[in-house]
Amino acid sequence: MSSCETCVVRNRAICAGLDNQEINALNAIGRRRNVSAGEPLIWEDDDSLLVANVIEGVLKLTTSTEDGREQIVGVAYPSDFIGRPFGQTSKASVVALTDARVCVFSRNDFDRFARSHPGLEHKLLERTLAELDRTRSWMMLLGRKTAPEKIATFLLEMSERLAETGCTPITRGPATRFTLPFSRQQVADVLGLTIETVSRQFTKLKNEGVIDLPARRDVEILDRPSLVSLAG
Amino acid sequence: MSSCETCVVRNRAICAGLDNQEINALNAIGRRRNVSAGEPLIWEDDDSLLVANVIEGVLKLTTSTEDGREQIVGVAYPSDFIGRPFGQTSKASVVALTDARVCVFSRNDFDRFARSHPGLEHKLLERTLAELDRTRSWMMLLGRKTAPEKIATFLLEMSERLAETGCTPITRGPATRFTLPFSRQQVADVLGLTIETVSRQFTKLKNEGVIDLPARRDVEILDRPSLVSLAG
DNA sequence: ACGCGGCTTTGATCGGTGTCAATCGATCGG
DNA sequence: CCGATCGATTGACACCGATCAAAGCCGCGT
Repeated sequence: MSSCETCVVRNRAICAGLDNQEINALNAIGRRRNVSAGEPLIWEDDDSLLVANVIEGVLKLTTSTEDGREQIVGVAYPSDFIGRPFGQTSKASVVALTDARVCVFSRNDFDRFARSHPGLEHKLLERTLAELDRTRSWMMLLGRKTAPEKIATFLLEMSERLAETGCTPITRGPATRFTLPFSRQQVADVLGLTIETVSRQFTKLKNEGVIDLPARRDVEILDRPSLVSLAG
Repeated sequence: MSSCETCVVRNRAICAGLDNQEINALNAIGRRRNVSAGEPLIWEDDDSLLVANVIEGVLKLTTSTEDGREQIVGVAYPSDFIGRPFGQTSKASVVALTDARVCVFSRNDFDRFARSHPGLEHKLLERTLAELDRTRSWMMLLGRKTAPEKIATFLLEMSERLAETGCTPITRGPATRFTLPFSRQQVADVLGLTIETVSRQFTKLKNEGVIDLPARRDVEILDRPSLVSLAG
């Protein structure tokens, strides 16, 4: 298998600040890989051997307790980075939620490349800081919000993220209608709830006319202001 | 006020990878500042004007809802970074828990300096990645753990962090006796619980002989294995 | 010593969310 | 078309942790 030219080229975000020579060098160490929905890419506590850049699709980052409780600690969309550069082990499992295409690097190769290309490291730093901000605001949700607030916040977040990452046809502004890349159980794992509570809150919002649920994973936002005020 | 030489010199972590000339240059743009317990350093949603390096003391990073619920989303110990480089606004408030000394940089100065010193940016990246890992494992706690599990995890974390950051006299291995830099309410804000639940769980552990509580904020771990198994 | 105020502990009760179980509904293969 | 299967919904109930309220403890200033 040859190097994956389109991997890098398609992801402008990661390339900004790199010149052509650098892009070619990065190409040389990355390989494209397809991952189908449900397939794992990295296991929790594995030696951190892989780093990857998402080209297409959505993946979940999870941690679990021994007795099987799961928490989704992050969601990776196109152009996001996954894996743990400069670390010994990965603290989270990565599993594809939808069919996905990623550009995979061996961690050693990537680390070496990054250290000698400050432009790439800077980009990576900015992304990591932004991800940390998002993660922290999610802590607020997990620790202090009620189930209705969690659901409303989640729906608003999804309508923004799916639009801006090109996972829905509309690209300007938040989407009003979109397909969730999550099952009900996975929504529960994102919000720290049970599947039953998620289901009840969804149907409650539907009955109140705030949203519509045309299909299992489809959501249409009918009354965004209500949702915003419910989100708290 | 002159530049704060000791700010940088004392923090070996941030200096690794910088040569003397760079350290002097960084000195020139930073100022030492004392913050007393309870005093805020950065306000949530402020324009992100400050970046700082903790020299001594412990600070909390918090986000709040409009109706006053608070969640502590991070804790900064000596040598940790606070503030948001390369970002427009700070998403969290920073308030000192104990009297603290920090080395403050204007964000613009710091950003400019960092961009031209890859060694510093690399260090910052490693720290941010480590912080992201810690934050994610805290999400697991907030979303999926019960009150007893939260308390046990918290006590174990404190015994490790306070030892390794030099906030307790013992420096090798986790501390068995330490002074919390938190009030009961603040412990509740870290764990996503109420003050009453925290108090009840503490006294329960005391009655079971797992810990002792010699003073308001002092904890002695009597039976670490129990605590580990309770943490789940 | 005394009383005051803040933080903490303890008690009684309530409600939200989890748990367990049954039903429903859509998709798929025969 | 029909049953099998998997995910989602709905219902009944229990329990954990929140809420409200009172008392305790400790440090502090007078």
